[in-house]
Amino acid sequence: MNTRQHNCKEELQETELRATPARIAAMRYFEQTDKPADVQMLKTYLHKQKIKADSATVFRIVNTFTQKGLTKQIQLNENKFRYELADKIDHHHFICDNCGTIEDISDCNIEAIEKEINQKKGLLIKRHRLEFFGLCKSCQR
Amino acid sequence: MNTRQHNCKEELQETELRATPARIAAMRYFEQTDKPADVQMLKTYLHKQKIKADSATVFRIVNTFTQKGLTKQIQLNENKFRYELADKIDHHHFICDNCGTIEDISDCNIEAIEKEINQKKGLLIKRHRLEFFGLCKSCQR
DNA sequence: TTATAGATGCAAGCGTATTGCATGTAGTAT
DNA sequence: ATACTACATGCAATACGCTTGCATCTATAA
Ligand SMILES: [Mn+2]
Ligand SMILES: [Mn+2]
Ligand SMILES: [Zn+2]
Ligand SMILES: [Zn+2]
Repeated sequence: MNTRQHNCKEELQETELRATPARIAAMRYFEQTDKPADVQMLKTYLHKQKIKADSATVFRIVNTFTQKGLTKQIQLNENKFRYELADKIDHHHFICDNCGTIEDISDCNIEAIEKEINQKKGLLIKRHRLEFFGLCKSCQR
Repeated sequence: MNTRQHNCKEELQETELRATPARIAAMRYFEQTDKPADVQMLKTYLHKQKIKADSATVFRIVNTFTQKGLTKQIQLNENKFRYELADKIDHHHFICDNCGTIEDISDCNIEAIEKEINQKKGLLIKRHRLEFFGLCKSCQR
């Protein structure tokens, strides 16, 4: 058992979730990448790790993780959800129209905008979602 | 034929789309509200207008409208798409966690953020999506 | 009025996501 | 180490959003 896996197991136990092979591997997947994964991607990864999890199980895993606050569910203009670790600092995504690559975007000062909206309209803003679309560096050539 | 309907018909003809009853009524729907509609809502509205359009037809209508630039497709963290008029000035949405009401949000200075991202990361940003979630004025009580 | 490109209805089908139930297993008590 | 039990999983059925093929219908223009 490597360190990373050990960390994953601990993290699961802290949330009162049983550390099953599929869940441990799923956690490891999320910790190894900054690309939000959909259920199919996660299932494929598990399969490569010799863990044959049913799609229903993978859906249950991401729903449970999200409900426990381990991951968060995001939407990138597709008819499916993606998931990524929730413990990252608040950030957004850039998606390339051409190659589909996803890049994290941090340090957007949305709080200022939210404060302004609250003052103008009286809305209590708790969360936001912001995505950018366009061409990545290599696809601009 | 009232003025509004007449406008809708003209708008359709300008885009080389045939002005069928379902399309005219759909245009009228979009012009009468600022709440983004999903296919089911649109279908229900048409039905109330004595126009019984099949779901497939409504899906085709919103796809065609969007393709012709009359409407735009948006996603509000649901596993379905919504549609609204495209000719409004660029704006975003606030969705109440409690009652689901949707409010338009304008005058967000995202361009400044986009310019900063372009300079820092070299990404060419063409569009963005921004939604806020929280509690509307009446649900805060 | 007729001809025809295009729109619709219907049914089949696809992909994502959920759920009920029987079985399997992680965590715990013995 | 063993047995127990609550929880997790596999499997199949199901729901739902959305698309598509094809026959039929119709808005538009000749
Ligand atoms: Mn990310
Ligand atoms: Mn709007
Ligand atoms: Zn690219
Ligand atoms: Zn509300």
